[in-house]
Amino acid sequence: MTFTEDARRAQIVAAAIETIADLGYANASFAQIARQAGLSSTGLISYHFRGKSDLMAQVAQEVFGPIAQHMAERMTGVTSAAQALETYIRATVEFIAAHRRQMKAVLEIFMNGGIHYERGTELVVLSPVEEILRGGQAAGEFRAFDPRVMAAVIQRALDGLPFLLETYPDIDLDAYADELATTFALATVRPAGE
Amino acid sequence: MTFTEDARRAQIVAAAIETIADLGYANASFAQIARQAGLSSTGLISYHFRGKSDLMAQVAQEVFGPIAQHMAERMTGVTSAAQALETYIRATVEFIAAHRRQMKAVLEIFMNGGIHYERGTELVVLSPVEEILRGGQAAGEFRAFDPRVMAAVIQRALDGLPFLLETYPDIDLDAYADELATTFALATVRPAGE
Amino acid sequence: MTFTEDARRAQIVAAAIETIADLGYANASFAQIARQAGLSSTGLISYHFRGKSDLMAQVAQEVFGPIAQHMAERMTGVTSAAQALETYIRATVEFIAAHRRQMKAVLEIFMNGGIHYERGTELVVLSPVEEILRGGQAAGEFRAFDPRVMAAVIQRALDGLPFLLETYPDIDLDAYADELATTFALATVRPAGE
Amino acid sequence: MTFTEDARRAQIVAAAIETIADLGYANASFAQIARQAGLSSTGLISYHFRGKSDLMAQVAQEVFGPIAQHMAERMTGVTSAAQALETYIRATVEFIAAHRRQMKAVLEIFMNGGIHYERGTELVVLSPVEEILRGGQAAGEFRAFDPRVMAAVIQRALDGLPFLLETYPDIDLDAYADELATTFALATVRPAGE
DNA sequence: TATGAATGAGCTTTCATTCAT
DNA sequence: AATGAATGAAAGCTCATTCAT
Repeated sequence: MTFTEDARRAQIVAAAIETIADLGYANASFAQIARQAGLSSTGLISYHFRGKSDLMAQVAQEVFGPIAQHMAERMTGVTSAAQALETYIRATVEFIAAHRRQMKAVLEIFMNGGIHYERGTELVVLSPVEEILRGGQAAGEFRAFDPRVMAAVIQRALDGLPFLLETYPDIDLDAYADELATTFALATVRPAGE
Repeated sequence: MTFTEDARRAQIVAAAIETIADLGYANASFAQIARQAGLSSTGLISYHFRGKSDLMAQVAQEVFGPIAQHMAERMTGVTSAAQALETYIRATVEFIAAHRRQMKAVLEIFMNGGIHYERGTELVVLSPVEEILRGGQAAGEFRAFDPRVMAAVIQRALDGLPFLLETYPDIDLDAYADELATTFALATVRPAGE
Repeated sequence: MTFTEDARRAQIVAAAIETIADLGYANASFAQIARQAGLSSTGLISYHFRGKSDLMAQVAQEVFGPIAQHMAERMTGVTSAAQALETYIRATVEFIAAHRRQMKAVLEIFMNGGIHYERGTELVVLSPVEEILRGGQAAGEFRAFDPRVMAAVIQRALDGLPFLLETYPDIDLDAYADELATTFALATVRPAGE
Repeated sequence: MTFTEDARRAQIVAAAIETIADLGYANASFAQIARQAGLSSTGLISYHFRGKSDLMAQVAQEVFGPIAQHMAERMTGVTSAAQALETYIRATVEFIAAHRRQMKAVLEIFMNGGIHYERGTELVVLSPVEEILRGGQAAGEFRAFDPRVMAAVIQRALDGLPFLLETYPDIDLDAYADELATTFALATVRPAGE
C-alpha cells in the first residue's frame, strides 16, 4: 500500500527537518533523525530513501512545494516590474517568517552540499528574481544593471533572513520587509530624467 | 629551530585550504588534508596542531591577517561615508578576487561552525559596514534605514562572491564591484531635497 | 525481540572477561575483545554498549550478581561473629575458586580504574568484613584492634587469591581456606582471660 | 661521558616516578614523562632506554635498591624469628611511609604488567617473609601453617598500604605498624602448651 | 512494511619509536 | 648527547548502509 508508505516518508522528512534545524546538518545523522522520529532503526530510513542525499532532496522538495504555491498566489495580479519585485521580497519574507525551521533546514542542506545532483539532472534554473529584473529593464522601469548580479544580491539578502532570525529572534519582520523593499526599489529604479 | 616546523605548519594550512575549497568543510578530514599535503600520516597534523578546530583557526588567521592589512591600506584617506562604503565594497571584491580559494575555505569553515571560540574570547564585534552606515546617517549623508539590516545585506552580497565565482568563474570582477558600489550608493544616499 | 541482543551482549561480556584475564586490562582493547568474540568489527561492541566503561561495568555486574547471591546463601544462619568471619572467608575462597577468570578480570578492571562512577552514584559502601569485625568487638568476641585496618588486611588476603592462583594454579583451595580461617581467627579472637 | 648520561637517566627515572604517581601507569606516556622532566623531545627517553619496559624496570630498581639497603640495616641483630617478622613489618611500613610516591609508582607498574621479563631473566625469588616464616617454624617458634600462604597474606597486607594511604592520607602509621605486628604475631606464634 | 542486527569504512587523536642532523 | 620531526599503528567511537526475518 502506498498510503502508509507516504505517511512514513512524510514522518521521516519532518523529523529530518527538525533534526537539521536543531543540530545542524553535520550532526543530523540517520541515528539522530530516527531518534527524533521515534523510529526503532535507522534501517527504516534507508528502506524508504535511496540514500542520505535522496532524503535531503525530499526535504528540499517538502519546502519548495509550499513556497512555490505561496509565491504563485502572492504574485498574481502584479502589473509592473517594480510591484513584482516588491511583492516577491515581501512574500518571501512572509514565507520565511512562517516557516523558520524548514527554511533553516533547507539552507543548512544547501550550504553543506547535502544534495548531489545526478548527472544530467542539473537543470539550470533561471532565478525568478532575475526574470523580474530583466522584464523591468526591458519595460524601461529599471535602470541598466547586470540582472544576474542584482538577482544574486537580492536572493542572498532574502536567504540571510533565517540566520539573522537566529541571532535576533525578535526582529520586526514587517519592518525588515519594508527595509528590503525600499532598498532594492531605490537600487533598481530608473532615474526620472533618463 | 622553528623554521622547519613553521614550514610544515604553513604547508598543512595550505593543504587544508585547498581541501576545504575542493571538497567542502564536511569532507575535509585529516586524511584528505594529509593526502593533499602528501603527508604519510594524519598523525603529523595532530602533531603540529592541537586539534581540528586549532587547524581551522589557523586557516582563518592565514586569511584574516592579509585581509585586515589590505582593508586598512585601502581605507586610508577616505573622507566621506559614501566614499568609505564604496571603498569598502571595492576593496573587499579586490581581495576576494585575489584569494578565491582562501575565501571559500574560510566561509566554509564559518558556515559549519568549524571554529569554537573559547569562553570569554567571544567579542561582539560591530560590523565595520554597520559603523560606516551609522556614521553616514549621523553626518546626514545617508537616508534613514536600519543600519543593522542594511549592513547585513551588504555583507552578504560580498560574502556571496566566492560562491558566485564558483558558478561563474569568468565574472568580470571590476564590473561586479561597479554594480555593487552603484547599487548600495543608490540604496543609501539621502535624496537631494530632504 | 531482545533475545538475540541479550545473547550478543552476553557473548561480548564473556569475551571481554576472557580477554582481560588473558592480556590484562591495559591490552584489552575493543579490537582484542572483538577478535576473542569472533566479531567482524569493533563497531559491534560500540553498537551494544554505550562505551568502554559501560562494557566494563557490565563485566563487573556479571560477576557481582552471582557473588552477592552466593555470599547471601552461605551467610544465612551464622550466629557468632567468629563464625561469620570464618564463613565469609571460606565462601569467598569457594567463589573465587569457581570463577577464577571472572574474578581476575574484575580485579584488573578495578585496579586500573576501568569503571567511572557517574556523579551521585558513588555510594560509600562499608566493607562487609568491617561490619563483621565491629559486631564481634561490640559483642566481646573479638579483641581490640582497628577494624578498618584488619578489614583491609583480610580483604586483600582474599583479593590476592586470583593472582596467587595464576602463579600456583594447583593450590589446594580447601587448605588455603583453612589457613586463612585459622590465621584470622587467631588474629581477632579475644584472649581467654581478658 | 658516562656522568652526564647517568644524570639524564636519573632525571628521567625520577620524572617517570612522579608522572606515574600522579597520573597512574596508563596515562604515563613518554610525552607526559618528558613534560614532567622538562625535556624537549620524547626521543630523548627512547635514546636513553631500550624501550618503555626498560624504563619501568629502571624505576623499579631505583626503588628496590634503597628498600633492600633499608631492610638490611633494620634487620641486623634480630635474634628470633618473631622479632624478625615484627622488624620486617615495621621496617617495611617505615619505608613506605617515607617513600609514598615511589612505592605507589612501583606498585602501579607491577599491577599493570609494565615490566616484561626477558626469557631466562625470570629468577624465582623466594620471598624474604617466607624465609623468616620457615625459619620460625624450624626453630619451633611458629605454629604449623603453610608458609607460602602466610607470606602472601603478610606481603599483600604491606603492599596494600600505599593504596590505603591514598584513601586515608592521615593514617597514624605507627599505629598501623602496631596493628600489623600484633595481628601477625598472634597469627603465627605457637600456642604455649604445644 | 518494518525490525534489529551487523558490517566495514571512516573519524580524530595518542602512542612508542626511529632517524637525520 | 641531544633535538625536533616524522612514522605508522592503534585506540574508541560513529557513520550510512545492508540484510535476514
